[in-house]
Amino acid sequence: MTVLTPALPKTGLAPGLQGRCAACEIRELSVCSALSETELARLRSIITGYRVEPGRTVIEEGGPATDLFNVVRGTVKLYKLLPDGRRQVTGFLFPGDFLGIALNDIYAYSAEAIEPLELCRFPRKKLEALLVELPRLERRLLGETAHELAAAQDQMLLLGRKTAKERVASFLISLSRRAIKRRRPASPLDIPMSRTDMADFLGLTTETVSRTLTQLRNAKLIAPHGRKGIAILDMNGLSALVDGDSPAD
Amino acid sequence: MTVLTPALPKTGLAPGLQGRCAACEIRELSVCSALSETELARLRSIITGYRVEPGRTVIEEGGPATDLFNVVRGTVKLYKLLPDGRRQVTGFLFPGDFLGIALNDIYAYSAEAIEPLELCRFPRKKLEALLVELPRLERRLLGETAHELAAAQDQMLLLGRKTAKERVASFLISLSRRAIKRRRPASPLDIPMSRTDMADFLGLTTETVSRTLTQLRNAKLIAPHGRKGIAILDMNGLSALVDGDSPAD
DNA sequence: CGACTCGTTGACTCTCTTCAAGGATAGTGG
DNA sequence: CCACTATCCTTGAAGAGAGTCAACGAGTCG
Repeated sequence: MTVLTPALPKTGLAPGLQGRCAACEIRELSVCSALSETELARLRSIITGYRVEPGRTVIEEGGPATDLFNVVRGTVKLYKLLPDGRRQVTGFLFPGDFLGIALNDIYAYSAEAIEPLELCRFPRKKLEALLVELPRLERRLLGETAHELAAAQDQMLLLGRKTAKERVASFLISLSRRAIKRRRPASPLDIPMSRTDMADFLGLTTETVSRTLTQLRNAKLIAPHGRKGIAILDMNGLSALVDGDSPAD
Repeated sequence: MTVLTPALPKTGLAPGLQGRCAACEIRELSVCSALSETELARLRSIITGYRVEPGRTVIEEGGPATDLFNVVRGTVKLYKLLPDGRRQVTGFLFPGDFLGIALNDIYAYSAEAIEPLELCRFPRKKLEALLVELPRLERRLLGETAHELAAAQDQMLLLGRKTAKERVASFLISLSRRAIKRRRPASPLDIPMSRTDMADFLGLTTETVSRTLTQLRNAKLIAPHGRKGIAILDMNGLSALVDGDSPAD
């Protein structure tokens, strides 16, 4: 289990991002969209760039919550562990998403890079001090947290009451929706995470996820697309599986 | 399915609570604790009291998010439904807890009174206007939301990865912790919710909940206490069943 | 090339659900 | 005060959906 990745270069911002929020690709997706140019300048002053290799830990459950992050590039999985190793992935983060909101001064979950990751890092103390000056940022942070809460509640419904097929279908639809948000095509979906990650997110096993995807493929609802991609052939059919309608085996 | 309980008296604050936040029993538990006397006066000006009978709906999923509430007395269950009626209870609220944080202008879940309920109601528009003047209140709201998010993540771990016995034990321990917070005894627990509510919260069936409680009783970990109460005979034993259950509360 | 990881598939198992019935408690009305 | 009913809780037996265990193919990397 890797600790706060001290081995990684905390060097500086990614090239093309160095102190240039104005040119930031995901700016309008992120908390930064709440700010004017001048406010952004204040925020920029406390930001450092951060890169994390796939498989490395960004933050660790139980560790001191020293920083908050904005995902600029790559994918992150958030998860919690039971002592015996059982894992629950509580979410996946994509560019524009916010990471590190903590209750006390302790992170409540771990975060690990799935793809090569670029982050904007905000030292927590400095950011909190800045919040006093930037009420719009604080409001946006509240909105971001409320959004995560809503997603968590949807996931509770999924984990508590949906069948395996409904879970997998819900997941694909959710990925599709988030792709659209990031101005990516809704259909040839990138699936950056492993079957294990998907299973740990959906409360299933890798075998069940695999079998269920096969079912959906046989039902002509989806099709493999390249190495790690999935094409959605019938979005209506997929949605029907989730809306609690009578399932077509 | 009841709508915003128009039949109920929106008359005024409960006796002994009429415009008297200073004497409010749950003040130090609630968002109000973030405020000084003078700030509280501002807040009080927008509050109206609200009472709801058991079984009646306070807010409804998909309905316009016009108000926020503070629970003064009683118990609330929050839940989401699937079209075919499957239900997931996403949480229970006790005195001091906050209700109604919404993302858009739409409630993301329903809330129903389990016990006779007393609420402080804040019109959303007015409260938002007030937030500008009361940054400490906004901060507290953010904290409250982050707290709910942490609880939701714990619940995801429970729903996705814990066994029936672990779920029930976790639930009892959680109830016990929250009782302590409200300065109530940790052991003879009040269980205001039905088996159905517990089951819908834990992602189980009433039968499984019942059987599991019987197991715990046979193992001398718990004992029935009065009509709807449960005494925890062996907290360590219970905790051992769920070791790795994160505190959160 | 051989070792490794990852994903898929098959056969069997098991936990929890489903279906069914009985018991306890409270509220109602005669 | 006592049926009578309705609701909730408990218990039992049988069944199903997902898990476990195991094997194999495909891609990857040293």
